[in-house]
Amino acid sequence: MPEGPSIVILREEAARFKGKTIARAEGNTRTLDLPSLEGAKIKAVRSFGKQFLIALPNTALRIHFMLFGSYRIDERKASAPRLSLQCTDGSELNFYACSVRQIDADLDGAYDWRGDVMSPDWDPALARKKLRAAPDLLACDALLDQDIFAGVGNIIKNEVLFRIRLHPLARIGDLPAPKLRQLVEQARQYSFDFLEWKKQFVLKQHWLAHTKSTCPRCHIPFKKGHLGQSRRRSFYCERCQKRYA
DNA sequence: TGGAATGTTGGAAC
DNA sequence: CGTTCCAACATTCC
Repeated sequence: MPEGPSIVILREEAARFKGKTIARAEGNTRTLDLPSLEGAKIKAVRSFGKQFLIALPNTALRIHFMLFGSYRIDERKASAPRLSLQCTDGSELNFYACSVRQIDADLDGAYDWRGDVMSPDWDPALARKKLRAAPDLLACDALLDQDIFAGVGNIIKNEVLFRIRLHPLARIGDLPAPKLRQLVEQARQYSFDFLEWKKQFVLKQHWLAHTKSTCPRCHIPFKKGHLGQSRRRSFYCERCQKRYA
């Protein structure tokens, strides 16, 4: 659910809610004044990185699914929704176990879409510039940095590092320019591969590194560790993923 | 079945 | 006051 491509799928599934009017807003969210949403017309359904955005006339709703969040469209789960938006035509958007926030209605002022790996506005040169400004950052932390690669999560991190043969503990400042360029290119490319595979329900079978125990190139055991500042799981091959140090 | 995980926030501690 | 660390949140799967 949580990584950028999954949010793009949600955005596509929810696109038909644009123009609908909220008849009733319910849920156990404590960060929203639900009655004030009733009568509002959905102006747009957008996404930024791992965030799902619903633009309303005077405000916008930001849904972040964290680790456990989920959603249902025109269906309900057994558990209580964090937020349920029921439209005048009977269709509904239901969100569970997620973080909900109301934000500035001017989404284009609030977000810089050049930093979203899934966005048509993605700017690889800007990402390279941000990376060059952080030479001490480790590759595993760089990919998870939402200010550089909004939408990239831990699965994409592990797969990109394996794909470009880069060690998770490689220091950004040590990377040769072509490797830095490849890191930025593949952060986006893998995210789109992820999107297609997820749509076809074949994402997991394409994982080469994430949760794997053996390197498919070298056939030696993967190293595992909670690396970098993020302490997120890394699966990597000491033989074919280089550190450049 | 207990523990860990596709993640982020906010407050304590230093 | 800035930085870092850690608990909290809450669901599913192995």
